[in-house]
Amino acid sequence: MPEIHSSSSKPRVRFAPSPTGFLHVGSARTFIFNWLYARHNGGTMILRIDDTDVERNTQASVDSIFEGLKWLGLSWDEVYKQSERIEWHRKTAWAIFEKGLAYRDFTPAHTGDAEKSGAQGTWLFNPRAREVSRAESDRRAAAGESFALRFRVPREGGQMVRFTDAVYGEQVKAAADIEDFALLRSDGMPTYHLASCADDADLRISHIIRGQDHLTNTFKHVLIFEAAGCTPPQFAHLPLLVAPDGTKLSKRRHGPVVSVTTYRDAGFLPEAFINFLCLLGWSPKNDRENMTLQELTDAFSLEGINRSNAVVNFKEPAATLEETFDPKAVWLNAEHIRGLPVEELSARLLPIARGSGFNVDGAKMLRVAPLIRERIKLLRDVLTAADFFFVDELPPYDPAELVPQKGNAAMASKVLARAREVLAGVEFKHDPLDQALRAAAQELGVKAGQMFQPIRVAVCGRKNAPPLFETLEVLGRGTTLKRIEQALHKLA
RNA sequence: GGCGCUAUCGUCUAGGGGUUAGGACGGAAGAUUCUCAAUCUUCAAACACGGGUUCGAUUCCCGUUAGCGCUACCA
Repeated sequence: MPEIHSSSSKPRVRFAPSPTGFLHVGSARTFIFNWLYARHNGGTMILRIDDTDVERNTQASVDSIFEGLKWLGLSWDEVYKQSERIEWHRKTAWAIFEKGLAYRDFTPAHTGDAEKSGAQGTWLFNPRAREVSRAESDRRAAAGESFALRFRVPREGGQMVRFTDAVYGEQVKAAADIEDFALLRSDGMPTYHLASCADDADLRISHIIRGQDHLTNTFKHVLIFEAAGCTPPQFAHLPLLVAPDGTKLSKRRHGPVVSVTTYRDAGFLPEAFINFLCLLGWSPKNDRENMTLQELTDAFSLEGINRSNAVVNFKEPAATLEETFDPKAVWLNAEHIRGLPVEELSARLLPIARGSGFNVDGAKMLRVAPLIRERIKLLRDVLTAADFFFVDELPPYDPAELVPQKGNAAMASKVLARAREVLAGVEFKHDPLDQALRAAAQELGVKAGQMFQPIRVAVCGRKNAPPLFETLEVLGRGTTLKRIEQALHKLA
């Protein structure tokens, strides 16, 4: 007899999003933790679309979830859709009913959000519905009366429901405090609780790793597993991700920051984004922060998961793209960018620059990438950090920028005029440029900085730019001379 | 309201009966430098509150407070 949940067997975990919106960062983290657990232990990662709520599910949402997961680049081994497994859910529900552990409730469904306030309107069970005899229940059902199927939660004898959570420890709750929750709706569709448990059992899920918002639901799930004659899987609940104001992240309140695609579009590297999310609610406990996927996989364990909610520290009214995100996420992204080989960075930058209308090819980007690698935090920064490499004509800039520190317009003109002569003859390589320009500065009696600044502004159109000689090398003699000429005109 | 969970610098966190309570981001200052970055150094910054237990609690227990979650024929 093979033991299904023997400790030696490989874990089977699942990520079960419900397609009612885009892929949320919280969901993404849940997916990542499941994935890490599966890969760390050589287990199986299952993707299950929990689409039993026909009212709210949309194909657009399914598409956007796949889009987000695709960007993350983490694979899964099996996929299921709950809407294709409804017969199994019903079968499970009726088996529970046949054991006397569920009953038909003929009370009409609550119309709307009367109980939204939460304060009152709660009921644990309805004795009138619960105590209808089986014979009468069968008769009314046969007569076509509609009903929901409810779980008959044991309320006598002070029975306790318990389970051990890998993160939150021993959990105990009085069965009497659990309401008679629904298994089947009056339209015959399974509820989340039923469908989820029936599938977890059937798919032989060994570990359920999900958000802490399900911690108290787990008591109901334990009841279902037991009623269905199954051993409940292991549970591990994750602390929630919250906004700076402490409230749960939501699209309505917090906008696009909660969508995975926002990070993608802003120029996050998926590996950096994953790294960031892992550090929210989990710690390797050795002060490591900048980690590769492999390092995360090796280090991951359920023991490292925290119990308190983590704040995603973004600014509510963000002035810049960068401010939209948690500073740590941005820093981590910059770290990952710096760690990328130039070829790879270049390949990731190219489509962004081209997509924005710049005329660049791979060869050019390969030369530009090392110059901006330490100066960009988001891939999109290539547009503002390297634009002058890609355009024919520099956008207009203030000629006053050409004036060096402790200098004046006359000095700028003098420097530029001399640079034009020097650069016409020197070889466009770092060392010769360095030597020639420094010699020119000495000749002119100006400091090196006073020599370089006017040239930098002339060729880049701004003061802040990559190192001058490397920049000139990439720009080439033609462009350099042309831009110096234009600068001289501005000064005149 | 009921039930449950949580509480270390602004944020993410390490730690744990006796520590100068550690790291990181962000902030400040400095070094370096052709600007900007990167890099390096330094600084400021925390155990929610009240009771216990104990020779000694930030750590263990209880309570308070606060936050969050669940309390749907949503998931």
